[in-house]
Amino acid sequence: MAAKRSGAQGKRPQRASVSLQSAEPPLSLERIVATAVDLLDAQGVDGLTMRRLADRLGSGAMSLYWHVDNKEEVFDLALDSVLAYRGPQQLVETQDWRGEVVHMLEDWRAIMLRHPWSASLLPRRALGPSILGRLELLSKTLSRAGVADADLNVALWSLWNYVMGATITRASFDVSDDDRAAAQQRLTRLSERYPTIERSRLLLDSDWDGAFRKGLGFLLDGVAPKQ
Amino acid sequence: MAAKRSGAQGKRPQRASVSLQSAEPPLSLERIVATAVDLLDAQGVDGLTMRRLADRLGSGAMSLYWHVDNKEEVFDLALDSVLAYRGPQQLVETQDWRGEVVHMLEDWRAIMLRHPWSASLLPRRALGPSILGRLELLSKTLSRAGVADADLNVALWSLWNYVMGATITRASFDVSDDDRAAAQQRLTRLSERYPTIERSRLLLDSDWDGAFRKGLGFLLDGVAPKQ
DNA sequence: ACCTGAACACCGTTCAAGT
DNA sequence: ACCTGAACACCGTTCAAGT
Repeated sequence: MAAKRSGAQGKRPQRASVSLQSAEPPLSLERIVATAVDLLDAQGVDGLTMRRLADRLGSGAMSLYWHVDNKEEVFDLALDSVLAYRGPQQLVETQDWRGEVVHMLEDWRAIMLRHPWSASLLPRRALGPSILGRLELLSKTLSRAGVADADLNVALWSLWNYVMGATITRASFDVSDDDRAAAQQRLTRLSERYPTIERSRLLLDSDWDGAFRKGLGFLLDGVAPKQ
Repeated sequence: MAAKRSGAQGKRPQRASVSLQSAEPPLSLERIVATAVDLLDAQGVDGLTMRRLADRLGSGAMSLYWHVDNKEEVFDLALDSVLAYRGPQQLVETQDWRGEVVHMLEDWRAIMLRHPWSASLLPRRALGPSILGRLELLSKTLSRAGVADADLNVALWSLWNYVMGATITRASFDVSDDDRAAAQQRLTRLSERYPTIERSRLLLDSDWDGAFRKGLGFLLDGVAPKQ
């Protein structure tokens, strides 16, 4: 009936038998968050359920609520844990601000694509420390590159918008690869109505990485301080 | 207990009494979709429930399933109905391709902001006729402006990404206006960690429309055919 | 301090049945 | 052809209770 779980144990974790090697470590915020990320990676946003999460942790469903206020908080914490920036925290003194910015944004995008649920979650929720850290670093880099204070927010939001849009789109298209082919088929059938995008095979053109870099380049041309 | 419904009738629509003026028109796809849009506008994505939708339509919950396969289809139809393009379908012959593109994209964005649930829904679902029509028109305009076929997809996806990112972000920030102020407050308290974005008051800078237009300008500079 | 089960008020959807 | 209620297998969360 339910989707079969190919994994280890059955429905009821065998906690009654004490001394076997199944002794689960005690619940903790860290374990909860880490397991939530695993579950999200495996099952997507809709797959994360308080009951399922508790199951994976070998605990009762309600035990979670001692560590966490509600499901929203689980999402916030999982998101922030995934977005943590593992690059150099202070800036290396470099002349190549463009290279740095591209690197930061590609890293950000790559991480979100590795956890395809994360991108679409990010805009709806409060900005956690991880993402604020990334924005701060980006902002500092642009500022040092000579972008005027008055232009900083426009630059930052433009880049943010572009990265988020690209990543959300890419992540969803990834999920529905067949759908995409089917859509292009349907499109071909309707080629009198949509001749231009049919001809360019818009829905099948899959050099996402190249397109991302190129569009980002355009944006950086505009953002660059005019000397 | 439940959120109070300030509207007209109570829980059970009075369909037993026949000849009163409450005679609901029969169910139809159009009525279902239109009511779904209303409900989404009023309550957001999570507010759309098959049961609530049926309630608004004065029908039993299961009646919907004769007209519609499942809830997903309701989302698809509501989205496509909202995104319908009401501008001139064939191109006016004009020299000002930039103006046309800006107009199309601002119209697209404005419509999504008028239905704040729509933007975040769009990337996940199959592209319906409305959005394909918009892409076709945009593509045709760029093509006529002289963008080479080989560059068309990159241009289209760059613009798409930017518009989607900007609109999704804007729509979510709109919802949580207080949260945003709270976030900026929290940020001020942490100003040693995030000095740059604190100083620029990134989270409070609300000239969204101006920022959108400016970033779009950057992108169009890059997309423009080099003569 | 930490964990639990029963219970409540919801969901989407199947199915067999009504007109 | 169109609509319905009962029922199933789920949800998130409250609460009173256990250790």
